[in-house]
Amino acid sequence: MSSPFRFEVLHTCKQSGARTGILHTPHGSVLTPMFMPVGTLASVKFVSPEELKEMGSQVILSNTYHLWLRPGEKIVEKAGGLHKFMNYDGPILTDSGGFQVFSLAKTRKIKEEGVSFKSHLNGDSLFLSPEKAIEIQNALGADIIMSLDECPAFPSTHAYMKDSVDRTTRWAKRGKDHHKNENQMLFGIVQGGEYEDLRERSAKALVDLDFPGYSIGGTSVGESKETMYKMIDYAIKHLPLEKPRYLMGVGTTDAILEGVLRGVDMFDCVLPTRIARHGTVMSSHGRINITNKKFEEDFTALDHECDCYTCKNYTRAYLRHLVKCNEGLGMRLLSIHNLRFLLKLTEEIRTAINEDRFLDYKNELFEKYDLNSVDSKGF
RNA sequence: GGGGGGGUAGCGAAGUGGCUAAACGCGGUUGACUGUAACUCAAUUCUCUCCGAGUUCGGCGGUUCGAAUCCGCCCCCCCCCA
Repeated sequence: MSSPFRFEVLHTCKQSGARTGILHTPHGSVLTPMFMPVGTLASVKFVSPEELKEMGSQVILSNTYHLWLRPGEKIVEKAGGLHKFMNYDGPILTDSGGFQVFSLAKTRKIKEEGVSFKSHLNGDSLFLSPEKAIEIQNALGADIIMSLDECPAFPSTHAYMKDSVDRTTRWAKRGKDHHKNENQMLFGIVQGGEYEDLRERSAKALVDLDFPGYSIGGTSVGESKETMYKMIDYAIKHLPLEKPRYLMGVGTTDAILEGVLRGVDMFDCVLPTRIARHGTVMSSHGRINITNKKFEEDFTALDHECDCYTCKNYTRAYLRHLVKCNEGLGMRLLSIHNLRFLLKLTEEIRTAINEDRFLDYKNELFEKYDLNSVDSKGF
């Protein structure tokens, strides 16, 4: 009996070397490159699973640390697993909680055995080990799960990063040894910061452990775009072509295009949904803040080139009004738009790759959005 | 008619002689947000400007070196009793 998972590279763009692929999971097959909406607490804020499917979303992310604390993985298990719990029958990916090691850094202590945390909810002392992270994810039941890693701050010294990378590798091995459920695909996470030798060291060590897929972590933590692109280059050239690559936490238009060019298959990011709740719209002409006064009497669609539910039915003036009044519907409609914007982007990327014109497509977008003038911020 | 309370920046509301162009909240404007402690956070919000200057705390007039703060008169609002 072979694994329910299989990744195939479908086409490699003759013009750019970027690739399309298909990843088969027990909950369906998904096309890459793809963008995965983030639903940390088993919910993409303000958007239902049905709506996500309808807009072309293929995989939903959720989070081990957060579900561990609330409602607790046992509850999710009793519910029949994450899919049943959240009423979503498509593929789910859970992050290991490694990012929380970074984002909740004030209250953590990293040791060889694992990470001591203080709960951000009530201050409880918690301990997360690589094995525990796997156990929780086994109970949650996502299709794709992550090794517990350390996501070091940027910048970190070479010496610190080397220790960290080696520990993350040891954690990856421990997690892999502990993982018994073959209906879940466990990824290793490449770290190493901006150091080429450490990215290589990390990637090679993880490849030796033979994971079915590889993540690139430690990006979008304050480094420049150029540095991030180098981090991808340093890592990806040591990863096997036949395995999926997942660039964690990256979700601006320009970075997705650059990542795809470098061979990345999967992206996720809270950015589209978070900035939507705060009034920022990703559009075919760049980011706009819908709360700006200039939209007060703008009765046109958010983005004329968008085919999303929001753009088909609502005006900028109305959306501005909703967001300014703190209406949930406003956050919802902008979230739907921003997600569809990135999902549509990845659809177009796949088409362009399959037609061997990804480079042209990418250049057209960069020109259209004038990304060069705003690349410090990204799109 | 009698008694009481009050009028502070767009709104609400502190402040009761100098450290006050005036706390704080709301509203307004702008910005940030990248494996979500995030319906969050930051800046700005009398006028003109580059430091800086000029007008303010119902109105007018006083006291004082100095007043939103003390005194006098006037205007307006609210509550209670007749």
